[in-house]
Amino acid sequence: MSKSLETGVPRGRPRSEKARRAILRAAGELLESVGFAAVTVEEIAARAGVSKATIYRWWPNKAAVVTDSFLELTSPEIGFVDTGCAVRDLTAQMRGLAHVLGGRSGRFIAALIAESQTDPEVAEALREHWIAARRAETRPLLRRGMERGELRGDLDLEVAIDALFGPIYWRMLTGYAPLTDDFIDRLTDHVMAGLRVPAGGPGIRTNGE
Amino acid sequence: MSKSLETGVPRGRPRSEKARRAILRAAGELLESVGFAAVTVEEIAARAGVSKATIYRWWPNKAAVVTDSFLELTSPEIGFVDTGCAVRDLTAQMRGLAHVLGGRSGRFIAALIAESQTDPEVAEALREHWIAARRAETRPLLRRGMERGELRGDLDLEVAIDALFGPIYWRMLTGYAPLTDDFIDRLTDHVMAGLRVPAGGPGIRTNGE
Amino acid sequence: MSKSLETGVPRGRPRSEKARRAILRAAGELLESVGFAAVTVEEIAARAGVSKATIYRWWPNKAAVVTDSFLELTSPEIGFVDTGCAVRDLTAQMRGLAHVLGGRSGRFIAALIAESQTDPEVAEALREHWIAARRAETRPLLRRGMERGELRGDLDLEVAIDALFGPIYWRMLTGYAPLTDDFIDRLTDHVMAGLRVPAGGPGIRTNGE
Amino acid sequence: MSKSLETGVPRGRPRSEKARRAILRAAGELLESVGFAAVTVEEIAARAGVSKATIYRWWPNKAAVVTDSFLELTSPEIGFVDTGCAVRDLTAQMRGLAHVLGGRSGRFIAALIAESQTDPEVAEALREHWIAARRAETRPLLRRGMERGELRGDLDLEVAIDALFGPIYWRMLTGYAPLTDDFIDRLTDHVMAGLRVPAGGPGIRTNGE
DNA sequence: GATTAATCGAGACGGTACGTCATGTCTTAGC
DNA sequence: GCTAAGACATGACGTACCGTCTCGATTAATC
Repeated sequence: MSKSLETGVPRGRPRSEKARRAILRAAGELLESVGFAAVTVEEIAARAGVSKATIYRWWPNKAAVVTDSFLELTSPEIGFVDTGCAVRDLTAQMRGLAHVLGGRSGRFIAALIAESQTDPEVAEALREHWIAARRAETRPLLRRGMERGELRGDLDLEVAIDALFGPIYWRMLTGYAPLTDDFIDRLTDHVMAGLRVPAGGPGIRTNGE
Repeated sequence: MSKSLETGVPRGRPRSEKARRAILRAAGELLESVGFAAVTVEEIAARAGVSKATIYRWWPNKAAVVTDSFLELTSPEIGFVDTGCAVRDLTAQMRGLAHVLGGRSGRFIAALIAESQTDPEVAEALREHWIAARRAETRPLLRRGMERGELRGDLDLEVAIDALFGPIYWRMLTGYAPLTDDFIDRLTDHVMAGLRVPAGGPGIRTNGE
Repeated sequence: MSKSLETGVPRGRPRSEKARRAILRAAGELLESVGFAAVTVEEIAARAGVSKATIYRWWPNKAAVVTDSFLELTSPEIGFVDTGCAVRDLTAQMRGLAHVLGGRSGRFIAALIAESQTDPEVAEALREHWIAARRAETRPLLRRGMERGELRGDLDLEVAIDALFGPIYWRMLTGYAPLTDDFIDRLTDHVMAGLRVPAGGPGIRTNGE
Repeated sequence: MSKSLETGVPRGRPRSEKARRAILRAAGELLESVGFAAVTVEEIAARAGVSKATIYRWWPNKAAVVTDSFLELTSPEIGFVDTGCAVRDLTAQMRGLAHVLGGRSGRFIAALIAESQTDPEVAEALREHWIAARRAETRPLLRRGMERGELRGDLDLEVAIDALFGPIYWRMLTGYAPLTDDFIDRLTDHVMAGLRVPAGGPGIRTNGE
């Protein structure tokens, strides 16, 4: 998001890496403590011991700094695991996400999603660096499940990911109900098994309840 | 000191209903065209041919006006239908929502969700007047499906609703992928049937494990 | 210099006379104490207990406020007198000016002259409200002197005024030499010896040296 | 630490005379075209194809560069002439000055006078290099006139110079009236009539007193 | 019909943050 | 040791909204 002139040989005084880091750290702290709307470039500059001009030299506006700050601070978070059971692995991943969203990153992401409704660059950054990354972590699990025969062979991976993770983000954003482990478990259960009475084997449930 | 002493009969010039409507309409138009952050009370007043004081006399701040504007303009519910098939009815409802979210109300709701991340009153209004209303429309469908044996008898209604509708909102908010009818159909299919290979039916797992 | 819409009936909250005066007083104090270049709108606002917006609502920029401040504070200053002797009256007026220029108004006027080199509006205000006013005070004295036969009958009033007062301003601006009473006296003497009808009767010096 | 240790042989890359000239030329052009206040070091550097650091290495601030630029470009003195008539010579000199002040140097000098109200160094440079030089050109003319008996023997040279030239600068600075040749002639006439030994022609005061 | 009281429009007010700009200092690499 | 390039801290600029506040003018219901 920050500028880069790509001019072969760099001329002049090089950009201060120290300042850059101080700015991103300050922006992150502020976002966390007061929320996006209340973050101020003036305050970021003050906290980072940096001039406003330096911030505006490298980022076009507040949203860009804050977004960069987020991307900088949230890289390798939710790991893979392979317990041999896709459902268990997916549940673990979903719990992991719910946990992250419940913590400091949650406020961060909620704020960015909010901002992304107005600012296309934030939206793009969010999609590219957060959403795409998370989805990329889930696809292998689903594929593995399909290969092993745990999951339906005709799955649409993207739709499946939406079905599993969409509800989690939705709850975070609306606060309609809490993001408890119990919720995650029920969600996994419902989506994995399906809401419908299984079409499956004749005789199994044909006789009603 | 209170605006209305509740003495039965109001005295003085009554509130201008015309002004009220003009304000809400102007707020709605603005929100739609420029997004929440860019809406200004000054502009609402100008468009509505109304003074700022009149706005602030009746609403505490920008968010309240815009929220009211939304509530005023989104009474028309997405009706029920009962075709006898719960899945079909739910799909219809989901398609209906997707259609609404794709239109002007979509921008409206997205803006309010964004604002609600910061403003608890907007969050509350949104939950109460939009989210609760939508969920209330879905519950009977699910119950009917359970009673008829189309849907699992042990459904957690709230989780089911999240599973069905959460992904739709999530896509709208992130723009990760479009809200097409095809997506709705696949989503319904995946959630209704479940992602997992059914425990039941013979033949499906012919190769054993 | 400040705005005036001249819209017959005034609407809305009337301009705060108190704020206006506080601004002009603050601007004047500042100009006096730190000089034009160091005057800051921010500081004027702070001193006057007024918001910057209020200043910019009524004046287009710093120069305008300071100029207005000057005009406000320097109206009726150097009086007329008629002692019966034009030379004496003019000398008194010149001493008066020299005295004023040596005091707080001197810094003020020097600053405005400086600013007027760049800002045409300041130049105009200065010409209209200071220079024209001063010249208007001198013309009657010169005319009186002409009528009484103390001064040459073919005087060009404007040139005479320039000849008498130009050197005073010039010394103030360059600081080349001090504005003492002695200087004024010598200046009057030198210039008057020419403005005055020559004492020399015919024959007095006709024969040269 | 001092820039030149005076150790006889200078070490390192010598100062670029080309850069120096380019800077002064650029400064002069800028001052002329936009006025002192609008001149920026940044722009000087850009025009001169020079870095800001180079400017600040050799001049303490903007005023110094501009002043130097002026001094560099205004060496060509306004020569003397001796026609045998002091009045004629002085008039020629005054016309010469008026002409100079009406041209590019006029803007230059006006800008420096303006700046000198705030910056003592500019004031000093102006006095030393411009004002003193001009006065030095006039004194011999006045002395010659006194010796020849054209001018009063008791002249105060400094006051006389102020009386002759002060009005010219004053008109230039205020723009109260134009610096025409006609003005110069009338000014000379008015002031000379007093500086000069009265011709005391017969008939002038025919009516006696 | 006059009085009363709350509304309305207009728009000025103190504040706060914005994003821009110029200053004068500094840091680097290259000549 | 000088140079060009350009990043840096500082601090004022002028703008835009915020939410509050006076005004004089409306507008009904009550007297």
